Amino acid sequence: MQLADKYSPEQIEQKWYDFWIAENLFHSEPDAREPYTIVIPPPNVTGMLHMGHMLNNTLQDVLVRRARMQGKNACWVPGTDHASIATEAKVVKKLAEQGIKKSDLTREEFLKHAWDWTNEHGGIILKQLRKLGASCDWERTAFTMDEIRSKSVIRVFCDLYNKGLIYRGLRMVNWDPKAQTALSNEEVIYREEKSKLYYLKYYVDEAAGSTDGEEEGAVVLNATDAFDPTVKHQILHRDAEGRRYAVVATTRPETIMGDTAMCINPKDPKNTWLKGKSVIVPLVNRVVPIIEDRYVEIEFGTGCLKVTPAHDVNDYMLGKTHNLETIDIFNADATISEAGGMYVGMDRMDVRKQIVKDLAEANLLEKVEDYDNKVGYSERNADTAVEPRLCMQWFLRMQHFADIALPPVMNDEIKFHPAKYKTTYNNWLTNIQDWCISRQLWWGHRIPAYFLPTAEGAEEKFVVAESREEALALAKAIPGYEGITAEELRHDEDALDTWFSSWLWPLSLFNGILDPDNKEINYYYSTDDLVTGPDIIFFWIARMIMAGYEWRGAKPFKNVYFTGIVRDKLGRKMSKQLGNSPDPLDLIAKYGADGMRVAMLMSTSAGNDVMFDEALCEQGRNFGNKIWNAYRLINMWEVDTTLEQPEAAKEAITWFDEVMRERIARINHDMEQYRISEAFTELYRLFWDDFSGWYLEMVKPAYQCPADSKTIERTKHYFDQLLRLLHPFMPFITEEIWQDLKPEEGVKSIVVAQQPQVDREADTTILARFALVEELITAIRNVRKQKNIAQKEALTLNYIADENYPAEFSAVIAKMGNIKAIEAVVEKDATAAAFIVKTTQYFVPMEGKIDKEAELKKLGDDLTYYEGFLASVMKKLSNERFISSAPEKVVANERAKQADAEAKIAAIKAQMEALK
RNA sequence: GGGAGCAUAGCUCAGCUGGUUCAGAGCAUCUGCCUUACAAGCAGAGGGUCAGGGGUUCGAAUCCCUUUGCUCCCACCA
Repeated sequence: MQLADKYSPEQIEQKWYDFWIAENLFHSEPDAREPYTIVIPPPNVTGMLHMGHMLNNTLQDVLVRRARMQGKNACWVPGTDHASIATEAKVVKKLAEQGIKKSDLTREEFLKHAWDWTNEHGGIILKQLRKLGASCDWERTAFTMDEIRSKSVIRVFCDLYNKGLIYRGLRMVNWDPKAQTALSNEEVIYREEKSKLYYLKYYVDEAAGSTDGEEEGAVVLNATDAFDPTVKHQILHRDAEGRRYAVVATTRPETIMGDTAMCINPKDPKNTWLKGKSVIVPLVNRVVPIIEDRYVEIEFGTGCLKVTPAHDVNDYMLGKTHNLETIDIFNADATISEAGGMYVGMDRMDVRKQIVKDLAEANLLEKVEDYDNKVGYSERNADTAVEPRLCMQWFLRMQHFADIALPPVMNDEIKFHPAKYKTTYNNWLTNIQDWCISRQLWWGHRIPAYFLPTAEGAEEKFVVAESREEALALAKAIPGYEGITAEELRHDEDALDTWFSSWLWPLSLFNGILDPDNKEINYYYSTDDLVTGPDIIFFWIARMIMAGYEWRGAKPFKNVYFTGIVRDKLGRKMSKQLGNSPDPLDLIAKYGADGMRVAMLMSTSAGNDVMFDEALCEQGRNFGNKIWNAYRLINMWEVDTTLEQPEAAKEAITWFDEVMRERIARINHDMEQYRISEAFTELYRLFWDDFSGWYLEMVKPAYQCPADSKTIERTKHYFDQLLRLLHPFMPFITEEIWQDLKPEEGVKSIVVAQQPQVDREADTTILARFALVEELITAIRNVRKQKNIAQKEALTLNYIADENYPAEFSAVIAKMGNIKAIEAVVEKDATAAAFIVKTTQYFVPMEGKIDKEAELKKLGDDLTYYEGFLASVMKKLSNERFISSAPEKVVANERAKQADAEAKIAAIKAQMEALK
């Protein structure tokens, strides 16, 4: 075949991907082989491929392809996630653009829109993955909201409810007033913000001018006095009429309608006079008690805290401890509710502005300070501040799950790569909180709870069942509800948290929830490797481990490989706003999928971020080109079967056999340790430097000369092996060449070819001897360069024989150095360019081209270095404690270094002698 | 506030159980080559006080302490 001199990925990638699909090479069915399974971290169904996906899926594909080539039954299951909040937000936004409000639609109408959207945009991301070469078993493509996965979720919910692990409770949740949904703590992003701290006056509920509770020496501040919060004695305030008041600092004056107490620290000397009293909430005029709790920071503000149990998480805890009333003053959209009594219907932010004015007017505002505050925002609606809100929610008790999920990670039954994330995992699981699993969304799995009609104000009654029919049966069994009809059951409106389906992924993909003893789950589960980011350890990884043990009694995966975040070369996170995120498909078009994959592989080690630079793609493309051209070279060799195998080729093969043994072992070792980047780098250098740079040059026949069949055969064998090693990393180019090389009858694709095996350990003596050859060749090249001698001008090489002269490679030395004669000599040649490799002295006759002074200087420098080196070795060896405590091997090694250095020094001195 | 991690060449990073000439690789830079596989290439070269300080050890980039700088996670002082 005639090959172009540049490799063009675009022409071949689609062809081979289509071929792999047509030949069904990625499809897996249970059989007698050992399974190797990966489940994909499901991308959002309507998402687009970004650089993070490239990294993550490149790594998974490397693992899967390699396993497949190791004779395992490899199965990589793809799928997508319904991503309830993100997808619903997108649909709401799209509808809004068409002038449709979600609140105007019925649930069914909205879901129709959502499904239309999903069907239209869904799965694009999976198609994009094919461009990368991902060898997923597409026949198994799943969706978290398809039938099996949906039923699994509902079944699991009912199971947990029946086990008593699910409960319903009023909880302070992070409320997104725009999406009108509860968010988990993990979905709230805190941002530093410039805001104000408002100091409000809370008058004491008593007769004017009272001194009740004041100590001797109390500092009385008037409204105009400066206030120092660090004062260690009592402080109280009086207005012009002599009425006493306390000052409360707050960032949220609009919540005072919900105040049901004021709290002080019992140890706060400033505020002891307030103990046991009541105060009047400004403007609202409600009398609330002063409670004492050590939660209050004495140093903050005035040491007085207003307590609003309905609208602050900490206040809620205080309210529970001190049995306070809870007044919820907000509607779901964060406007003031009837219960607020004032500003009803106004938005919280508008109320803040207004109430500050009103407070000032009523002379109830002491002062306003600038304040740096952290405000929680919704991960999905970046401009929407989260409102703490009390809601009836569904919760999953987590202690049980923490107990079953912690040990297997800590004792390495499930291995984390890198292991440092075990600590993170441990921290979370040992301080676990119950999981709020309900979301006020429509797009998702609807909670299978059905409420029974109850009298106004009575406690709610509900049943949990997989279907309305079953729910009805359960309801009828409740005394007083015998005659209930299906229509009277009110299905819970809320959907489940997306992660409540994701945590089942390794189980539900093989239908292990609905049909726990089926052939597939029994075969593929536990899966082998999970590749994902450390940011979802809690959301996903921990919970999959919990689910795996809960429903199957076995780990969901054996290894977790953590990827880092893909950043730009300046170290910034890639984001749409910054516009620093290249489109991966553009990069693939420009550099080829293999080039793209190499870029990802070159720059990542487990758990570390990737500083992405387009130059890496270029490097990847260049490597593809290098492979291509190496193949072009051997492809154009003519065979002459009558030809004897040249000596140089024999020697090269002797050496390269050992190189392959050593490198393959190293690559295998790296891969076993999940050092994927290192394994690839190893391979890169093996191909580029050792194979192309040295081996091919050593066996290459002269221009337009034929080659002998033994050498060609062996070279093609190496090439085949290298392609197999490279295939998991660079699937397309390796297939293209492999198909042309056709090294193995009956194997239709390199995809299913076997990885090379190592028959024995490499002979390190041969490798060490050849290292001397490389050094010698380099030295000869340096002589040429220094003396300006062209490569094609043949030279003579003389040497003084000793045990470090690699005589067994003399043909290679002659060929690589373009040496016409190699001769052992006894006399030094003062007119020759001289150098030393290890201890062997070499001379290249130069006939007067020698600069004696320069040579002497160079030798002198070398002498100084080696004498210093010898001195440091001798220092060690003369240290008795070193001799007695260091292992024998190390001491022996120092002795060897001593001998080498002495020989080297002798050689240098001899050469200097010869020059003079 | 709690926890974890990082700091090695201009850049991105290896350096695994402390010990081989251990101070490395790739990229970038510089020099010389358009040598018939490859200029997307070849042959060479320069470049680091292993963040600072202290300790343990016969021996430290590696282990311990400490200072400095950076990153991430968790918590969320109104």
